Amino acid sequence: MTLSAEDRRFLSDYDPGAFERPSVTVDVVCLTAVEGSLRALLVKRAAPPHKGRWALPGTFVQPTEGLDEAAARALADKTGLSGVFSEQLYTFGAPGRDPRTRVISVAYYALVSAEQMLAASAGAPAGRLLAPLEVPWSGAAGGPVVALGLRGKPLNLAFDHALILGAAVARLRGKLDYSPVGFQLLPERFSLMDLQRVHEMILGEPLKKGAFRKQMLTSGRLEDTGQRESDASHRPAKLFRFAPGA
Amino acid sequence: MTLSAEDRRFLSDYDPGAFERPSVTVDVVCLTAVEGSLRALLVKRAAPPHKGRWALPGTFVQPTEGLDEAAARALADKTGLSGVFSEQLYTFGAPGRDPRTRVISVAYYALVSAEQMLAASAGAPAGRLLAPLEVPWSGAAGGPVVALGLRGKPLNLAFDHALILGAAVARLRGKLDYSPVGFQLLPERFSLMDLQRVHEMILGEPLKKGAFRKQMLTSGRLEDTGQRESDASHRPAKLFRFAPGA
DNA sequence: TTAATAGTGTCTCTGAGACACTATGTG
DNA sequence: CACATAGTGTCTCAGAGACACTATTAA
Repeated sequence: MTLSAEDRRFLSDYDPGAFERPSVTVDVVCLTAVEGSLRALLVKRAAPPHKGRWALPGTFVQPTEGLDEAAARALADKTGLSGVFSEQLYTFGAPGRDPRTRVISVAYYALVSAEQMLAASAGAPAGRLLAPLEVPWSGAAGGPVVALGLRGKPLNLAFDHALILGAAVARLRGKLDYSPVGFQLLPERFSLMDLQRVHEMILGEPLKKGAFRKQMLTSGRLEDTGQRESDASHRPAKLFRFAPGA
Repeated sequence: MTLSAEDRRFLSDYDPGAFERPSVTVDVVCLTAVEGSLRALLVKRAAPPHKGRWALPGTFVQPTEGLDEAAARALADKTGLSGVFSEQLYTFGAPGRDPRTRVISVAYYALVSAEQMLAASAGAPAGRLLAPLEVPWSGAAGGPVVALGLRGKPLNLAFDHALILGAAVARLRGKLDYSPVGFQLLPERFSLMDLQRVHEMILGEPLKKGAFRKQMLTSGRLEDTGQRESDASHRPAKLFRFAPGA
């Protein structure tokens, strides 16, 4: 972007502190599919406000980094994971959503396979939780989502984070059938049943086997690896791979 | 959201100026459909940076207002319009997108009928333009969009605003067939041909009449008003209304 | 009558869904 | 063999699309 001589003169006098400015954070909804349920990574707040409550991992945006970059950093700080699928979700900026001061949060969501997630949690310090989600609405209606604690008890999340979780689930449901988001929650090789279970977790409803297989196989997004399951006590399933060409 | 005693103690000592904070603006893509083309409202920048260039109407977010509210205010300031359909689009925050300082912009798009737009432009001061858009990609691929000036010359927009326009067009195309966005660009009563022309402008490609009519009439989103066109030199078309029930 | 656009009817073809069937591994 | 899950074949039905036809106004 070229600047005029006038622009340069103006900039040399510009005082960025002249207007009151909000704080800007990114918050990341890191989703994974484990043990039959869709789960989100939460961290226990170690400092006020809402100290001790569960919240989405997040961070303040640094002056020299982009938003995507800040989201990746927030995720890496909590999990060590990088190169993960991640996308901007929505920006939450209601005055009063943070009791400290005006905080505008650019929310992201990230999709991680169970393997990656478990590896990252290996020597996990306390204060992190993979909370199963309970979605009290169907379709892409939207609204807050309930995260469950260790004994299945609903958690009272910090800030408006239940709403951000809801936006992530709604987005995921919306993108499921025209975009390859489902594969992001699976390891490189997977069976069609694995894929179906992931879709069912996301949508929160059972799907018909025949129809699902036909859809997936004709979508052109699957590539047969030639391999099969090895540890089954029944007919082993073919293993597929996501075909990036489509 | 309840606060603990510890939170209250913490907040009384909190210094919001301790971290460097970006500026936050909203920019609004105000779209309308006039004379066969999809157009966006642009304003001529009266001050540096990029003084004299065309840009999207925008404003800094005030400490006490929500983001939606700020977007509505930015639009009202430039057009006098209120109560217009408007939705958050995407947040643009690349460092360096504004030469002044770090500026994060929450982009919105708004849809306005030609009538509303022309009424608002009635005693329009100079420095505003309804620029036709030229979309150099098909489908929802995305990328920058070219806005055309008075003699059809491509404009060199300020900041990353060509990219924001592109995001708005991509979103609109994506939502067109599962959401009532098309109606927002039309007056209260309209013919099916009017609606088809709007869809064609948005998609940038011609549609088949038969299929389009069937789709719309079976969608349940149209209500027959019982009225017909009055000023046509041929068979007058039925006038429909958007049925909010669906 | 013609011109011009509104609006309809019909045909075909594809794709979704239901559902029952066959295949192939383990114990 | 039984059992469990993988994977296929077939039928029906609804909807998309192509396209030609009829309808209704003004001039």
